[in-house]
Amino acid sequence: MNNIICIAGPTASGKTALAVELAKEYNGEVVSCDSMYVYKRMNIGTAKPTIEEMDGIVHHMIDVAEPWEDFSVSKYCDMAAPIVDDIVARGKTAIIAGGTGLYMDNLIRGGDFAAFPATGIRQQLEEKAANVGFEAMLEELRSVDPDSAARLKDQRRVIRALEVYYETGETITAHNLRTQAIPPRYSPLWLGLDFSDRAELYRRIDLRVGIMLHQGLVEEIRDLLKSGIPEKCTALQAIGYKEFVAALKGQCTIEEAADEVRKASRHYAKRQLTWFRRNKQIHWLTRQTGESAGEIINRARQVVTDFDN
RNA sequence: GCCUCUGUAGCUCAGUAGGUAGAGCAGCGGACUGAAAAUCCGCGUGUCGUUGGUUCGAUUCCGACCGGAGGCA
Repeated sequence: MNNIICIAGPTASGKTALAVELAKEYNGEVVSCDSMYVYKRMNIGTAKPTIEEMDGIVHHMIDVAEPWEDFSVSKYCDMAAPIVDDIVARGKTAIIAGGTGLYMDNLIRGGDFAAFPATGIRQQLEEKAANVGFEAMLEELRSVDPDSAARLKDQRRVIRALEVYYETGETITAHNLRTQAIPPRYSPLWLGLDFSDRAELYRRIDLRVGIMLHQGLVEEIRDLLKSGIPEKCTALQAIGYKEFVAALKGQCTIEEAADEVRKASRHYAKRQLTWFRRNKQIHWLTRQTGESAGEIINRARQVVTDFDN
């Protein structure tokens, strides 16, 4: 029996339900791998599983940060890896489920991240970028790390690459090569959820947004703002939050915001699929039109069984 | 019934002083290693409403017809 199972897939594809079913079947605990489930008091808009949905299964990495905190991949891995180790040590199955590909890949791969000391270099680079512009920053990177300069095309990553170099003396290219050479820390069974008809996924997303509103998403956001959370913090950049924050400020109507949320969620689902498609270890459970959730769970069981033999 | 405007990509619309057309959004593909629900890159053929006419050539000009909007009666 493989003791670690990863469940990947886009938003609204049914990861939560599948994780719980497999946990029941294989004596498992769920380790959430979702960059927004970590925040407390953000429940409706993140579609965080409810107590009922968890159905008695232990879930980890949910509600582990305050919404105003700066969370990150490395924090996630630092917290989640010991939990996975512990689950396995207790003879149970760790079911890592979620849609944040960056977090999931790094949790599985292990290895460290380039240093990120609070020396203020990042801030300096950001200020500089605001003054001299993207091209100049790219030129600066080109002079120290031509490989990443040729590869990167957005400012955020160019700044990060420069930061790593100035902080550590090692280029991010060298760092990546070095860390990718070490063998992954886990060898999970990978499952992926997708739909043969993309439109069906989008319909589920649309439906889910409507349900969120019905459940009181706007109230949830109002409470978050009332508690003094700065509206530009990372947590409130989440889809389903930033749009309604704008509506609450009178910049658009609730209906317009809801349309934006549906649109942003579709785009997001697409990006998730792009990320996960690259992972050739994933056993895709592609749901055909008319196929039920139960049938997908049966197919997942089959994959797990085949994998063990 | 008459008059005016209008019909171009899935949607909203540009445009061609006649040489078969292009933006935004949607959609699709991709990147990604300490913000990732973030950030960034790439992809535009469609009976130019239908049908006659003029023309070497019509989506473009003219007529008729069929939709749509408004106005007058």
